[in-house]
Amino acid sequence: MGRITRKESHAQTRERLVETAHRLFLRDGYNATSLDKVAAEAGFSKGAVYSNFATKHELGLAVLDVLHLERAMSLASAVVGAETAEDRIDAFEKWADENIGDVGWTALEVEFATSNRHVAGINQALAGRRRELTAAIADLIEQQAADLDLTLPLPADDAAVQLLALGIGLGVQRAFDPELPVTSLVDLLRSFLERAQPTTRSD
Amino acid sequence: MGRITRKESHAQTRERLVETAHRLFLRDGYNATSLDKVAAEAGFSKGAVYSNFATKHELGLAVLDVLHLERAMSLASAVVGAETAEDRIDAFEKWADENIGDVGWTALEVEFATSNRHVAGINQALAGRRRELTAAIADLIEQQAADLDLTLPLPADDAAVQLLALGIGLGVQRAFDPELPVTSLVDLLRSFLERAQPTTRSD
DNA sequence: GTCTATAAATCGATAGAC
DNA sequence: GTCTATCGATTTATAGAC
Repeated sequence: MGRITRKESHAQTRERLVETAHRLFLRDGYNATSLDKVAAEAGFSKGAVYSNFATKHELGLAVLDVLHLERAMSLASAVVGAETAEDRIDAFEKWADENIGDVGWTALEVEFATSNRHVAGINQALAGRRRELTAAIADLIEQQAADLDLTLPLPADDAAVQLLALGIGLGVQRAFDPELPVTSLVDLLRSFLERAQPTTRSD
Repeated sequence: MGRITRKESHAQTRERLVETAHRLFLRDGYNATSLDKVAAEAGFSKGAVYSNFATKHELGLAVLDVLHLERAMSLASAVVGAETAEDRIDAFEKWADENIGDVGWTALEVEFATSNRHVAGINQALAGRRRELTAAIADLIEQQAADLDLTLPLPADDAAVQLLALGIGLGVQRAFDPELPVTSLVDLLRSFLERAQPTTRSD
């Protein structure tokens, strides 16, 4: 029972490969990182990679899932603990300043998406992840609006699309021009709040 | 005098190579298109390519310049001829609907930028083009605002950054999920107008 | 200035040993 | 399940003929 089964060992190798690919893809890019480098850096050989992933694209998608989870957790933890709307915006500004462009995950996601946009099957996988991400952001927005008793000037879904697209656009441009500030992301959020109406509640 | 000089012939082949690369890059992507294909499709051999461009990146940058020029001209021609603010927004909506994502030049630009974000020298070239593009959009915004006697709720530079980043973000996502609408681009523009103040002029 | 031929290197993926 | 060895295909870039 206490011993490490074959399945557990397999899962450990897989996790370690994903971690290494995650680091190398962020550092050097997806196209510039070969599976040989990933395997060697993780302490395995290329055969171990193909034992866990059918193609390089599969490994790439697994890394994207990790990135999405990281983002969702860091954003959620950044917003909690703030009371007023201004405090939440400040928290969001701090998160955006530390996360958009600097780390480079936006560039990685976009490099993967655009480089493989004509590869069969990849489109659907990316489209599904995009919708999940947009829905999660919309949920967060609705939750925040309800918490602050505010009625937003536009549907939460539309607000989520705008915020995500603006974040992607900024992250992409900051990947090669870090001087571009991320303040416009906060400006957009603030414009939502300025045009929001207070909600009258029955309780 | 009337004959074709060597310099003119050289310029012709260069132009033809850029045109072909422009088409193939848009169709198949930058990384997936080899210089061999470009040369063959243009009716030349690979030697002609390297006689006109030192590296593949140089050809890529030349194509980006064509894309930028196309965008600027099509957007400018779409906005002229409209009188009221609403007409201009309608014209912009029509332009955005036809240009963002469908053609795929956003995906191409972003693929090139992210794939070569760690290549020495490319960053500066891309950063320069980004600033030129942002400045051109800001000029267009200022011109439109002055024409309509409006004072925008934010500096034209900031508005340009927001519009460009939102357009990039939408174009990237539409490259693999065409169901995503581009209406948020018009929504953002409309929100600028709604918060704009009429300008009192002295003449 | 363009073409042909080839160099030189890399990478994704596979086959068989262990 | 992982490793070693290798295939096969492709690529950028170069060298020399014309």
